[in-house]
Amino acid sequence: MGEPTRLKMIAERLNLSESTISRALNDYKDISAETKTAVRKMAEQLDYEPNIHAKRLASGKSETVGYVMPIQSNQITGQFINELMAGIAKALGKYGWDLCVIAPQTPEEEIRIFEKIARTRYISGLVITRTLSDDHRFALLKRLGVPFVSHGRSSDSKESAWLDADNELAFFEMTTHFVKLGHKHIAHIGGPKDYNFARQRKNGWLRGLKSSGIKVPLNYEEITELTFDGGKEAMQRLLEAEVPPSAVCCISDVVAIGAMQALREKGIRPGQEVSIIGYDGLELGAWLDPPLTTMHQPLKSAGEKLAQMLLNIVESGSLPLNNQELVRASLVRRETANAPLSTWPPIRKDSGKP
Amino acid sequence: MGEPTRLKMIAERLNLSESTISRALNDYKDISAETKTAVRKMAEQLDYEPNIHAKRLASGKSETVGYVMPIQSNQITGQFINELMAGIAKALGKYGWDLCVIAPQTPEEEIRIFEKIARTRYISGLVITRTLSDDHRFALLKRLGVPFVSHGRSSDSKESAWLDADNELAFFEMTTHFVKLGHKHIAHIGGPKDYNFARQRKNGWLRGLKSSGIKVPLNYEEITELTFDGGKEAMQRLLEAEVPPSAVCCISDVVAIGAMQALREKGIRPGQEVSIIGYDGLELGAWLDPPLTTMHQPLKSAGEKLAQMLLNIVESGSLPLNNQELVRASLVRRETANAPLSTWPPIRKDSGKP
DNA sequence: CAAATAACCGAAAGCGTTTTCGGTTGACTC
DNA sequence: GAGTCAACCGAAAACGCTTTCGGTTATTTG
Repeated sequence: MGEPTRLKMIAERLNLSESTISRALNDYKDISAETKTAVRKMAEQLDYEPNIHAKRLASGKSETVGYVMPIQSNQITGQFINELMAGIAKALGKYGWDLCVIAPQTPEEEIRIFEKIARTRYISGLVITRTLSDDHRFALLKRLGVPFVSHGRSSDSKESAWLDADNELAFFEMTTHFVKLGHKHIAHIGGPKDYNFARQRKNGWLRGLKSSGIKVPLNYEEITELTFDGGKEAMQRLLEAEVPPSAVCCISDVVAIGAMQALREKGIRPGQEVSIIGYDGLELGAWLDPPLTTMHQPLKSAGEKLAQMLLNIVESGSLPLNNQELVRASLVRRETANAPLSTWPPIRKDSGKP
Repeated sequence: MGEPTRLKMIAERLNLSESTISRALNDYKDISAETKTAVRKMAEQLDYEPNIHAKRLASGKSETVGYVMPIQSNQITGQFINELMAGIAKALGKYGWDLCVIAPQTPEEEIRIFEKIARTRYISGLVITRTLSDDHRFALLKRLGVPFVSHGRSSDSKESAWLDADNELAFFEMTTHFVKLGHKHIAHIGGPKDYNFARQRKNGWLRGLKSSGIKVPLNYEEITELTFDGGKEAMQRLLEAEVPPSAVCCISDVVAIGAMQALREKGIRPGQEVSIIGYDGLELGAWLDPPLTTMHQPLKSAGEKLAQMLLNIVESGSLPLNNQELVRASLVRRETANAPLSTWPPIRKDSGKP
């Protein structure tokens, strides 16, 4: 209650000048060890917290990072964003930095906000997510000179800082997992090529097939929107193939859930005739019948890493391209990925050759 | 690019003093209309943005509201939080205010953070969600004198500001919806009494039964954790009732999904033998088979309203208790709530009387 | 032992606003 | 025509910190 502690009070209590207190607390090297400890002790005792506005004004640093919310969070991107934000906020908090939410309503507004940030510098750096394969934000932020880190890569991210799942590896492992279970007819439901991760995941699937010496027909690759309906329709098309697949690598859990629905509607049992693996590790996948096997990447620690990267860049002058990291996703074994049935796919004389 | 515009530059351009510019921009009444327009025009022209740190230091206002993230977002609270935050950020942005994320890791840390906020005042006000029936945060924040608004009520929220769904009404309407469809055996899967909304929803169900002259056995009320498994187990218990229900009002979508699973495992079809309505309006409910009927409340506009309330209180000195609002949830008709079958519940001579 | 060098601290000038307090005009009263 | 009162504006003091620049001691150096 009452007046908060100020630098001045500590100075008076210790018979020192304000500037000495300031430098002591900021660990300047021209302050003796004894006074430093004395100052720190007194500051602790008086519950001192620096006035951030004064601090930021005087130092010219804002100590604030902005998180750009995806413009239309149409997907169940929900939990994803929350955990990431919690991780970022946690890591920043250790350094007294703040995390501010930026919620542009339109792409145009997003650009205006970025320009304003560049002009005013009231945000030290940005975290962006939901990156596209060809994402204009990378070039824009680079041009504006706004420090940023992204969750996810892009065609423009060669020199920028990012943290991303190793999508290629994940889908390689997903595919070889199917192979180990005995599958030979392994399809892929992918996403629009606009999304960088869509391309990477497709490549992982292809490499998995190749390294196992498996060949599949061209129409084993489906491309769809990242929605329930998209997955459902893609699966319907896959089932019309001459030799329908016995295993499907789905680009996301939501798509996988749609695919499962398509199977059920044809009387085909997910995890029996046709095995399915999704991606995202959504909790709700466990609530399905049968529970969806998927791949999961740690999100909260990802947030913390992103924050650390941004701090490196803004504070320590670390180069963005020295802050790039690939994280490995792990398989979450539930019940939709099993060995193939001997009765599926329906055998014909020309099976398996594209 | 280059130096940002300062008050000083505008003053020089117009041959006025800095203080005049400041007051002109802040619409002081001792500035003539002509100079005001001249100043505004020049400010616009020079892309002037006030230095928020200087502004906040000088004015002693921080113009920042904090959003307290739920400590453990164990549920699919995901989309919920995101939309709310986006709404808050949007509304605050109009006034130049910021939204800061506060992510305490433990309840103890939450208290420490609140105390720090009270001490330093670097956060003008807080938004809290996931309120409990008996939530210590209300008393704490009131005692600390930190302005706040909550999404959801509590036993302590008589005099505080809040926005909440009319849970009672929603479950009343849910129940009478079942009645209109012809149901007489309407059960309720509720949540722990710690949650205020759990009590309200239960009361709505009871009122719905009463106003329709329907009596149900005592064991038609189940209490469970707000999880998939909780819903599943509760439904299993309901099915063991002497006369199993033909309709179930579920406290949340997640619980409803668990209940559906319990039905399927017994060979009972959701929406046929037993109708189900959930609550939350989760998108994923539409992906189920059959799609879950539920109730939905607008979230983004809720965020905007919460922000507006906080602004009222902090800026205009509006009393918290004058900022309370109940919003009505609406039914999302999907496929799990239909007329009862004549073959269900299995008729016995002592049916329907508790 | 003078001179150079650390080591340590205080003074003071900012940082860019807001806001109070006078002061200067001109118009208006009686 | 002296006094009153608006209407408008400038001066200047905050707000609480950072950071540079000297200056004073104590310590080392040649």
